Amino acid sequence: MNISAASKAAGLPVKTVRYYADIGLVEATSRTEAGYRTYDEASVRKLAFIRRSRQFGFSIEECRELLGLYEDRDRSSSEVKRIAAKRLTEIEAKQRELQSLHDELAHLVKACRGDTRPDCPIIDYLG
Amino acid sequence: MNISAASKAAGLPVKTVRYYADIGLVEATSRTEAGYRTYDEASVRKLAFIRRSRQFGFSIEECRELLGLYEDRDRSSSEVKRIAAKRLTEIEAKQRELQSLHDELAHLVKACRGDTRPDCPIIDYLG
DNA sequence: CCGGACCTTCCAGTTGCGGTAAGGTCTAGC
DNA sequence: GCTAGACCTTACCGCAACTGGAAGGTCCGG
Repeated sequence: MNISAASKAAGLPVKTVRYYADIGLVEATSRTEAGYRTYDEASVRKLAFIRRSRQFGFSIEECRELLGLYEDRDRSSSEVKRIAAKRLTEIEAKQRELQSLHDELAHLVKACRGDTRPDCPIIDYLG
Repeated sequence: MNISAASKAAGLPVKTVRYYADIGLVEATSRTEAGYRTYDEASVRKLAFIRRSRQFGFSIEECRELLGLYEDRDRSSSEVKRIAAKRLTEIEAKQRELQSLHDELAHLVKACRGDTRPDCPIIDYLG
């Protein structure tokens, strides 16, 4: 499979697949004589694994760890759970942050008349 | 006021104050003969305005617009409201995204025993 | 007059790619 | 056999919004 076939199969842009190879996350299975990257099914599975991990917001380095665990038949699920739980607390922290931003901003937007006059509670709050 | 006094008064790192000057967001009020930036109260107020705007997640370019409106005695509050409402919908979109990520990930983390065995619903889901 | 705490500019690095250029390769059709 | 165009390669720039660090100038207390 050349890189464009692999990228389609994994659901990632070609550029991203090449980038992942460059940083040693998922290397090409081999190269043709002309230097073209080739990918097999196993590599495509790894790429798709990374894609799904990234959708959860795991960083590239976390994806690297997760991929290592994915490939490790002797893994402890506690390792996986630790990484996922960490991400979960990050998400929850972000949710709390967004919630308070949302409440404040929604309040201000609601209080602003939004007409041609300059009076504005949003500006008042920021200034 | 030199830059460190201004940065303390505005609640921003010196580096950031310098950066804002570089990009023409809030320039120093003047320079000493030696080339040191000096800030007056009005500039510090602008810096603090930017700091609070940034806390709401407004981009630098949005902050530039908001600062322009802050400074404009003839502004229409509708302009301010438009920018804030846009940010609000972004926040809401992000909240929905995080909510679904949270629900999925929380479910998986809960289902993972987190012991020394390799069986793991999180890995199963990603793989 | 000296040490240290300021200040200056400029350059590099961060994250995770996307865009684009310059050039090699492969393949279908004539 | 040749050519057009669709691939592929590496390499470098750019993004957002800074942060850190190097090299060098300035200012102030003792």
